[in-house]
Amino acid sequence: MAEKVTSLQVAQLAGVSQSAVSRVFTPGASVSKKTEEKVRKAATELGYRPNVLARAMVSGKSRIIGLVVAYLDNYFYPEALEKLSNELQEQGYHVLIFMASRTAGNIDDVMEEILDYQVDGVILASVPMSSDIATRCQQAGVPVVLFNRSQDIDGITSVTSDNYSGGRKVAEFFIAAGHGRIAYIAGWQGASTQRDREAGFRAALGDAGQDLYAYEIGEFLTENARLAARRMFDVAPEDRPDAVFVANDHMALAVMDVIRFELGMRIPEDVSIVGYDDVPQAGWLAYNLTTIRQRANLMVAETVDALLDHIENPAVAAARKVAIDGPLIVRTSARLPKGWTPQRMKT
Amino acid sequence: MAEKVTSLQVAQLAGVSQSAVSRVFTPGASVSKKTEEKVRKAATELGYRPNVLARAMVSGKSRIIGLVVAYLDNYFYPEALEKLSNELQEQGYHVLIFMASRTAGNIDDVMEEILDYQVDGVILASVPMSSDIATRCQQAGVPVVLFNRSQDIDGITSVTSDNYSGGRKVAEFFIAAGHGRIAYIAGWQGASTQRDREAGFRAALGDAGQDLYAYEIGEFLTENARLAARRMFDVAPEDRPDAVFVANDHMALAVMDVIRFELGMRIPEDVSIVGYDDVPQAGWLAYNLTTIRQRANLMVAETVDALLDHIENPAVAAARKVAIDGPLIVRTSARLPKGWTPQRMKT
DNA sequence: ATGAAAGCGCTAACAA
DNA sequence: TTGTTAGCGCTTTCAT
Repeated sequence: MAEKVTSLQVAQLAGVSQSAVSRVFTPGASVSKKTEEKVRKAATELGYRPNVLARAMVSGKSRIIGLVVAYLDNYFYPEALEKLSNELQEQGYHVLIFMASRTAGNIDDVMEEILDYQVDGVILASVPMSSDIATRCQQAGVPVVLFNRSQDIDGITSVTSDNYSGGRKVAEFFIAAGHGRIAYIAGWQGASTQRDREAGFRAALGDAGQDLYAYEIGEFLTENARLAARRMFDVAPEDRPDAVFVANDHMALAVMDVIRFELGMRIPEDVSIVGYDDVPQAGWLAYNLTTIRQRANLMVAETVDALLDHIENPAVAAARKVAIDGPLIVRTSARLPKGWTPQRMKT
Repeated sequence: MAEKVTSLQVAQLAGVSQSAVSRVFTPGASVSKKTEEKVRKAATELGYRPNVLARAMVSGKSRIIGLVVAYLDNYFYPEALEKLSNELQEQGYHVLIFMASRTAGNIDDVMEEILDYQVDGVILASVPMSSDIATRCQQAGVPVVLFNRSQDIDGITSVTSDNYSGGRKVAEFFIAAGHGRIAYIAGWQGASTQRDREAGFRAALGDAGQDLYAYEIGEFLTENARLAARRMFDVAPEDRPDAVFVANDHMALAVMDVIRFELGMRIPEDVSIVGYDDVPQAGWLAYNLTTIRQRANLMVAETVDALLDHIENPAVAAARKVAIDGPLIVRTSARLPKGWTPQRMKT
């Protein structure tokens, strides 16, 4: 079991000062070719690598990003997490992960723990903003960006899809297809994503002179989505909605199960279903769910870009509110307006 | 933006020495009630929290666990990741995550980076062991445990499900149901999970006097699984397999899509499909996949337990090879043997 | 029980 | 370009 090897040991072996070793491992420091050579040789011989923690202490930069994630069971998040982690790794940062889920206690405690690690920045992915954690970070001087959540408070950077516009698109699509009993199954009311999707949806419905035909709340939880669907369809067959916008795919897939396998209805012949996110499962042929795509790649890129901007230019960097437009991916879970054809399916 | 507050500042405000402050925040140190009170008061007033990194430097314990994960698109992993992270958080550790995916370069580089953070331990989740990373950690004196992978090398702790026994169960189930043309779609050959599942499956088939009727390789990738399925069924209808064991659910679900929607065959009337893992999607009614359950909770508990054991008793702790038996979850994607009934489905 | 002092492994002035 | 020196914020002897 090799013992921990320090820069001092390398220095001694190489016959130089300890700071010379430090310089060799500091990009852009001034070292002569000769010294560099000697040091590198000694370093590899001993298997030396700089201690990131020690470096962090003195430099004040840990190159650690705290990532707080609420749910991993909505399949949008594993995808996003993977991309975030990869992108940050490429930039020389690493991700310290914090689950803000059920088991973990108070989110505020989690935040304190994060800050204890002297993270250079924090990404909050779909974290309920009940108590304003983000503000707490700002106070500590740690840059934050909200991923897939927005906040009315100014001065906080957030990256989302354009949920309002997405909601509108779904309503317009339903109306173009001639639907007349259009319903909505909502996500968790505390989420800006939920509120914006609903607002856009209702607005476009209103523009067409329609009103919401039925409304239930699923809270972004599959089980509650099932219950919501059962309540919504527990009426005489002719009084059932003929089109339902479900606030995310995660719920929409569960709703499709209820409709097809419990109620024995056909999709889209009896009822059209549209979701939101375009998670991989939405493209699975047994569901083939029409949905609004959240462009995860773009969202991640914007998130990382904004965060690094704040880290590197603490004074200058202005808060951004990014909302990325996403296309309606037309599959077969919703009736097509005249003249539309399903887009090529991801195989 | 509150500046960083140090133990020294707290000490001054409280009128005690800096070490007194340290003691207050060190569980089990000897401090008088009075001092503790004064210190805590000053600390909350200033919003002081100990700097974990500084503590790590002097104590040599970072309370960081490096977690290397390969795929997050196999839904077994997000689940496991969430549980691992939660459990470790409860034990006062935090997870530094490393994606060993396609984009990230060499895994060995990733390992070096991990060790640079002076992690107290490492969990390798489904990481290809091509170059023996685990050994590399051992050398550095960092405890490792392999999650959902095993290694023949002694002295390395691993936690898996009992893949061999799982493979056997599937074969026995097919045979009990009277299948006579039994096929297998394999995962990535470098994975011990794949090899063990196949070995158990073949062995039980052999015990019943049968041989594998068809064999293709899907490498644990959905796209390759689809190709494998197409190749496997590209024969005269009467020559097609009547039962297929697919090495994990992730692939099995894709295979079901090919069989039902491309080939127009019925499941389980024309062909039985069984998977492995019991990911959440396997229970979705549009698939309702019969599968071997990996007991994620148990696997995680064992993993954390073993890792902490190694961390806390570096000398004593013996390497463990844990293989957790998992039940066959009988749903409707495979023909039932006489007298069997489907188990209650997770709703 | 408490304070003083040493030092974890490193970077960053400052001299030379 | 290089070495010397002073810390980063904390824990931990060692005295008292």
